[in-house]
Amino acid sequence: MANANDKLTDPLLEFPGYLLRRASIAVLGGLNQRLEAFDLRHTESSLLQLIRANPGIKQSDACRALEIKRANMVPLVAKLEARGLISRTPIDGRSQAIALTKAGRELANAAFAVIQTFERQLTERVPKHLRSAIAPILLALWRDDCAREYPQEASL
Amino acid sequence: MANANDKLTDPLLEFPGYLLRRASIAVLGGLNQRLEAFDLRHTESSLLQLIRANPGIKQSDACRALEIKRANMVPLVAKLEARGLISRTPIDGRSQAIALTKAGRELANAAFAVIQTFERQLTERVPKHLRSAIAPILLALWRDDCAREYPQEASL
DNA sequence: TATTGTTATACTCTATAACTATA
DNA sequence: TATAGTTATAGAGTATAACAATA
Repeated sequence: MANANDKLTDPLLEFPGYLLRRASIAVLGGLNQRLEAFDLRHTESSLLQLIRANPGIKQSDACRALEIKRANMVPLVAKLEARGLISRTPIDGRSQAIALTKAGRELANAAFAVIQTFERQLTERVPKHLRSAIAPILLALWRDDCAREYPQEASL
Repeated sequence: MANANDKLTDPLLEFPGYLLRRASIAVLGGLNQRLEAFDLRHTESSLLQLIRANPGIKQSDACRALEIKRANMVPLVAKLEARGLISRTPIDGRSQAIALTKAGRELANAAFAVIQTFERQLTERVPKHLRSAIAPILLALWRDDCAREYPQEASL
């Protein structure tokens, strides 16, 4: 049962970007597993949680917050609406306010508890003295990249 | 130009798992941008770098190292072979040894330099005193999850 | 003129099942 | 009997272009 992998040198393990990707895939997998109980994918779940915290949010604002393209938000919202989890109300002629239905609120509340537990366990995997560094590091890797890819516009 | 986003509360930002995902997407995007110069995607690039460090690696061992399913490795290898970047040599009746061609080595070397620069810049985004925590944190988030999803087998 | 929502479409990456051939 | 490579296929997530209606 000896494995030829023993001899492998993996230069990618030196790269934080690669570790970031592998960690993200592993963690997302674990989260999706737990969300199966609600028949939710992590993307659907994140939208539900955003609406839960911001009842009546505009669809376009949800797009910006989650960095999901308008075109991709359409089937996402349609699916949750078809399941009776969210409702849409016209704000004006073009904008829609999204809110949770009663069923959606119950599901989102239950999912939130599961997510909280999951995220707590995630944090606990990291040695205690490093935990306070998790968020600052991830924010630095994320946000600074955004700033580079989306250069500041004069109007902002 | 005031943005309604100002009022948004995003509960997801409290979750390390969500920050991990967003950071990963942003960083992968930046890497893919730089790899466009070589007409490579980050997955193709990671395979090339693995082969570069392990000439003659078996296709199945590459699958394990990169955690890519056998079935998904096939078109990946085929594409790089069609581009003349890698060559395959039968080891026995079923295994294939993969190595870089001359063109593949040149491309992989050039890409490696770009990746190194990218990863260095990535690290530099993180405040100095937190940099030593990057790898330990990401490894803890990644590997411990693996251990849970792939429980230890008796033979290992 | 810029924004919102929408449709259609394509690409990347991943996942599973089933098959052949070999160790 | 387990492994290596393959084929076919499906799904999630993301990307762009184009359009109508509205602010």
